[in-house]
Amino acid sequence: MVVTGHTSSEGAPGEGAPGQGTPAERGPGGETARSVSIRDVAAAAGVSYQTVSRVINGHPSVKGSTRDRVLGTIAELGFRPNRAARALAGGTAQSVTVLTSNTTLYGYAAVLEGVEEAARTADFAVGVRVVESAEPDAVRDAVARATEAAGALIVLAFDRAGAAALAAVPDGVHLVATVETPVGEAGAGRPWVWINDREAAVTATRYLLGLGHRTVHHVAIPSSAETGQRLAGWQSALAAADAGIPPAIQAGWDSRSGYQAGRALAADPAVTAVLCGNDDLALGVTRAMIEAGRAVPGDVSIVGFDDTPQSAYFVPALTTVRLDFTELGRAAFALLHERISGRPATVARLDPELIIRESSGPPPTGGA
Amino acid sequence: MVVTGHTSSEGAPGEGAPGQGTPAERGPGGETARSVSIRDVAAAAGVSYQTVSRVINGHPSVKGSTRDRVLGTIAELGFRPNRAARALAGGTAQSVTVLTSNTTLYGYAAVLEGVEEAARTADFAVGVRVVESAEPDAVRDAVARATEAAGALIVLAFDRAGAAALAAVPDGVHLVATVETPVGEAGAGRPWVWINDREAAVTATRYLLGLGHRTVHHVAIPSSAETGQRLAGWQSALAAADAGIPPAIQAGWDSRSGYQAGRALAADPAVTAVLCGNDDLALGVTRAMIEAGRAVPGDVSIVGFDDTPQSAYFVPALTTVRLDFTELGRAAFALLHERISGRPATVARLDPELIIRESSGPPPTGGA
DNA sequence: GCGAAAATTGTGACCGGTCACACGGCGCGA
DNA sequence: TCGCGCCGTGTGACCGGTCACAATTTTCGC
Repeated sequence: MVVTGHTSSEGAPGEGAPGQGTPAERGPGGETARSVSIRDVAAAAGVSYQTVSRVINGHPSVKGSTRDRVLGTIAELGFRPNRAARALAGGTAQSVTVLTSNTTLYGYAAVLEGVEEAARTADFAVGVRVVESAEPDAVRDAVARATEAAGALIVLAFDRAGAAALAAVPDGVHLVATVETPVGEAGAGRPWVWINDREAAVTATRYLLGLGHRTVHHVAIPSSAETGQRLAGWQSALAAADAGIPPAIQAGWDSRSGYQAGRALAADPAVTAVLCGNDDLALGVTRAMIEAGRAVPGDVSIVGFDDTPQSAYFVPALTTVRLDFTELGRAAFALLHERISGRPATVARLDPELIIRESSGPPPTGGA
Repeated sequence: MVVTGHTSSEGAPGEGAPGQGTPAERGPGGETARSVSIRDVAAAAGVSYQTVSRVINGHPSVKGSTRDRVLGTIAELGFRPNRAARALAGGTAQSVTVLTSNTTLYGYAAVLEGVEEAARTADFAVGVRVVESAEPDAVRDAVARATEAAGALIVLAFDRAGAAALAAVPDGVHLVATVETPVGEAGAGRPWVWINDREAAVTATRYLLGLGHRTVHHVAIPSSAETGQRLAGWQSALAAADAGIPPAIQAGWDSRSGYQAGRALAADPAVTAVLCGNDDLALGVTRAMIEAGRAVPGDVSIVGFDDTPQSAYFVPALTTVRLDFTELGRAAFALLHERISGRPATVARLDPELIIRESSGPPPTGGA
């Protein structure tokens, strides 16, 4: 029943055992061997190091027989090119690091997944660095580390910490940001990629209004700015429909925070529809409503945001707005790659989509 | 309503604007400046490059006045040390890459979070590389890329792809694995870190049996071996209690897969208790049960695994086994760091904990 | 069979740091 | 006053690749 850190017994098979052909000298104490370099390979294959370099880079002007011989030697010696050396000499690092305030929340994790996937197919290494907070020290440090680690940066600027980090990135660094809204000051003058959260919120709000609800309440996630885009969209849709605009409840990201908001909302019988800033919040709100004896969607309709993989299996299944964060990540990388390599990329367009499931419906007939 | 890749207008503020003091020459076309090196700083501060190196590394034998002058110049020129050069010259890369088959599933994401956190405080850069499958080509490629990118590796070997990757890591690479079970062949002879899933499964199964259930069914997640440790624990607890051992249902990781398994289970009235390989599966199973008209926990008790942040807010709230994956990630890094730096680390011990909530209870009285 | 173009291969310098070692100046005991 | 050790600093080589260019084959037309 424990997490155990355990070093398998010293001298165990496979650990520090002399490799079959690694040439570099080991210290007498059995230290780790120095890794095989192209010069080692060259010597063993009887060619120059440049030829080895050509072979590993697939350069065309190498005779077939030579190539085969070198390739054989490479396999035999277990040669692996050193990325640091390559980056240093070649100038181009072939790596991105993702700068974010979080790696586990659905949206962030999905963007990261998309970036990794795209980066992998482009043969880029990907790094991750989290910015713990929006405090200047934390931000400065994070940006410094991230920029020294890689040639390029993708900053997830959905929240305060991310936006602060984005603003702190020095010029001359290859950079793409994923932002809430392109007009924010943090994103000024820098290439970005986004999902139109605002429009998505408008759509969701209109949908609820169309169902007959007098108004829609909102439980908001933290944002990168004073008012988030989801909140702004909700407000504007309400205004456009001449519906009352109740105060938004500012929450965090997680279900616990949604639950607390939900308890407050459940106490108010006028609440018949709630738009939540994400699906986790929606889960918490739903639970609070049900605990308070208010049926979902019978008494209260609840709509989420993001369409996490779980939300279709909630009870009731959650009506939500699907946002393709993974694709957003891919797009961010594509844009970055384009700026680094000059090769233009096509960035997919994709629309948020309202997924209507069980948690929403018309307001109660006798209700508000 | 679109994801938009957009390069803010050329010549926009902040993009390629001449830095106030970057010395390196720009091409006439306004290309990006070469970055500032220690030699640039040295020249500007009137010292040798070695002195600059000493300053940035906090070497003690530098006169205070010199240090201040150099530090001033560094700030003025916006110098950032180049990690690649440092790794190349110093031998030690100060970076880990996490090799995993997935980055978004709760367990994996949490381990990654823990690794990142620990690595960050140790001033290590962290990379991520996913292994798409257990196929030899994919594995070989992933391992090759991962090892060339960094000096050290943490392999998440919970599943087939991860275990295959672990087995494929060449000797001489700093490595720690997170494994399902330390006796597996993949982990042989390599340092590892683990959570005792087996015991946790025993505990959960015993708990259900103790509630009065005749037996417990199991919906299994994919595993790194023939039979996973969670499954093995479940089996052994059943055997120890002389309960019948129904065939386990092999599922995937996600709620959809749990839902399918749940439908099958719901059709069998003898099923009164289900232990699920993770919380997502449990969510799907629960939904399937409820759809089939079987109350949870009235007719069927459901227990999950992992304690994801959402599971407390499910309806009904999920009984589950809490596993601290984040701590596991921290432990993995600590162990790795110890092996790299020689400095011994203390690895926390922590126990899986059964969290009893609403989804489990005694079997129906009139039932099986 | 010969010269030139094309195909291959090799050489030297360099990327931006670090290491090992050398060097000048100073305080101090003999 | 001299020699020694220490402090602070500078010099040269090197890490493992890449680039630009030179040198060496081949290939081929005539």
